Amino acid sequence: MTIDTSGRNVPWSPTLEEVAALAGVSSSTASRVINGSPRVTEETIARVNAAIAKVGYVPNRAARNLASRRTQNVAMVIPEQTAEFFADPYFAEVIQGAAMHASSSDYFLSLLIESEHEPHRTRQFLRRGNVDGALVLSHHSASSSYRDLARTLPVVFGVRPPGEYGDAVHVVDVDNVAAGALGTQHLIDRGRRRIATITGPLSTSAGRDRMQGWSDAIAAAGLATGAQEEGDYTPSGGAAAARRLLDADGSFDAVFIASAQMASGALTVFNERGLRVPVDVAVSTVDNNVFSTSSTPRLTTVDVHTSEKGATMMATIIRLISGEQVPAETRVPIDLIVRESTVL
Amino acid sequence: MTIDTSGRNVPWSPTLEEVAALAGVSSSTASRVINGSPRVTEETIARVNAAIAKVGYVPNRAARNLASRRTQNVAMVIPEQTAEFFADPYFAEVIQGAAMHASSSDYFLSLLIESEHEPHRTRQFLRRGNVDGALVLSHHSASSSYRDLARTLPVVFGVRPPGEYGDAVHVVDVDNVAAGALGTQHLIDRGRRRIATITGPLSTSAGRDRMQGWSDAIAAAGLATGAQEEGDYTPSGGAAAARRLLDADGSFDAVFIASAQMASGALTVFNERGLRVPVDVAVSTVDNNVFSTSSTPRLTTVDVHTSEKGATMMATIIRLISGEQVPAETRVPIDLIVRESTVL
DNA sequence: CTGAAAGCGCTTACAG
DNA sequence: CTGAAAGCGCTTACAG
Repeated sequence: MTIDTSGRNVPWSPTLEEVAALAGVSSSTASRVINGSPRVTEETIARVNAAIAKVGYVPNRAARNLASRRTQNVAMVIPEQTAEFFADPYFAEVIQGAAMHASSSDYFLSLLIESEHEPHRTRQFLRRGNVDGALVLSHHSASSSYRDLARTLPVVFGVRPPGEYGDAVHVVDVDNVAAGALGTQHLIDRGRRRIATITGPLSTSAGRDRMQGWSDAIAAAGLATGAQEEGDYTPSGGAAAARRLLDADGSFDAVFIASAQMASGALTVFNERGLRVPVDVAVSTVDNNVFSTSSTPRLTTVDVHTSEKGATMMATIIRLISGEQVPAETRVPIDLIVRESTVL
Repeated sequence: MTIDTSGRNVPWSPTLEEVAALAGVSSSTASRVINGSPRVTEETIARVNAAIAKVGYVPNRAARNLASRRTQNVAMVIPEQTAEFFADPYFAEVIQGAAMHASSSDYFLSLLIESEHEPHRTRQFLRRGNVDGALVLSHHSASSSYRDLARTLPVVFGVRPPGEYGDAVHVVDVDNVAAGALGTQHLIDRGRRRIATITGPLSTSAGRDRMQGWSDAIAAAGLATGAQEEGDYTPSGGAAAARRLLDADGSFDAVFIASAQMASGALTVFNERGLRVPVDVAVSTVDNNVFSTSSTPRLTTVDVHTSEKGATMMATIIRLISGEQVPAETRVPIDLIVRESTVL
């Protein structure tokens, strides 16, 4: 092995000075070219770029960070609700989208797990200049403590934090009311008239908003409000809610289920009880992932473009870090994908 | 907003010099205390630590990195097979484990997505001193190109890369042969005699090893080799393999399925064909995640402690970076979890 | 055990 | 448009 056992990396890399010498300019000028300063001659730019290409120069990140007082680091803050968090492909997709975008930019995306015992430590870490910005992903109100952080550090939320705030908070999210309405309207369009719902946790804004969309669509169609049961975004939670729905009433011909994971659990219950999907009960849901494509039947769903959401969060924080004006709210588009759970 | 629109973070933070002044020592000595140098008086240590606590000092990472020529950054390299990669909770769990460990250490875990078009760019990036080490997660032979990287940068593999190599390659993984044997032996212990298998992709070592374990256990018990079909770790791939298994023969009373995702697809098929699990067919699998706990029936499985694997990878790379001697191979423990798919 | 000094490799006012 | 110079905040031989 040629790994330096002192523990330091010693990758050979030319320095800015060498590049500058080769190009016949000062390192100040070479630096300007690298950082895209406007006031440099075309010719100088060409000479420096040629030198860079020739020696394969790559700037030293630490030196650059120290001099410029930036870190080129963005943290994705993740709550430590271990199991629940990563069992849901939703979060993995957001992270993936953000990581993809980071890889094509000049930024690093670091994963920061927030300890439940010392959440204060995480915020302190963020405030101490370790990162240029933070992406906050949390369904719960813990994120409210990040509103304060947003006053001293660029922060982008993946979920609208609870409470009051002005333009100081930047959010990237889908319109969950619209998502709920879209999934429900499709059931109405397929001729269903008694439409129940299995909601997400009503302690979350996404849970409440999707339910609102369901209820809005039903009201707009002049139908009677259907039954509702609350789930927790897991398959077993969806199964339990489906059982309660059937035990309480059972006179519905369709269900809008607020997540594909819950829908997969509900399908199991409908199957156990001898209900045919979509003949007896049509099912529409939200999330286009393995749970909606691997179920039997496959699920009609509102695609909320989760990976794109992650990419947009990253793009937004970069703009914020650069000092650009960014709208307080960015909407990720939604689409309906029709499959066998509503149409044979 | 008090965000500096120049784009720079200006978090107030005391400097080392201020800490040193407060403690009545030089910044050299303060630095030694912070870095745990052995040759400092107990009393000096106490004074410096008191000063640190008093002003809430946190070292500037960039300065430290520049001076010490380290980055405190570890990259998790992820292949860009987008959908497939993140649909599998396995990967998310590994990442989570690594991120947890990083958060409790002094290191950052960055996610680096390797572009399919320019994999060379990723390796170049890694070689140029942007990180102190890399964690490579790939089921496929693309990882072979990282064997070269491992000669100049500490690298830990989550899967044994193909080909020949000596101690220059560090791997953290479960013993997949043992995992296959454990899952299969349990079926034998439950009195099953005709045991089929649905394997992972045989292009991967994990796929081949788990199959080997299945075959070893059967041979050791003096039973006849059962039928086998290859899957791709997805539910639909598992379902397709189950269909082929039933169509070809169907005379098995148990199946060892190499992943819980595939098992969930297979259960659907058994159900369609009117086979009762575990009465007609007992099923054991690998991975203790939502796919094994949310299925009907719930799945007996070999827990391969995936999150712990991620944490161990991170711990290992840190030791490697520190210049410690680390065994070429670290085994993650496995356990059998018995559920209703093999026992009523 | 401790300090003065040099240096890590860049960026950025300040002049010109 | 370009260069000389200072400085970012640490670490680390080198002396003592």
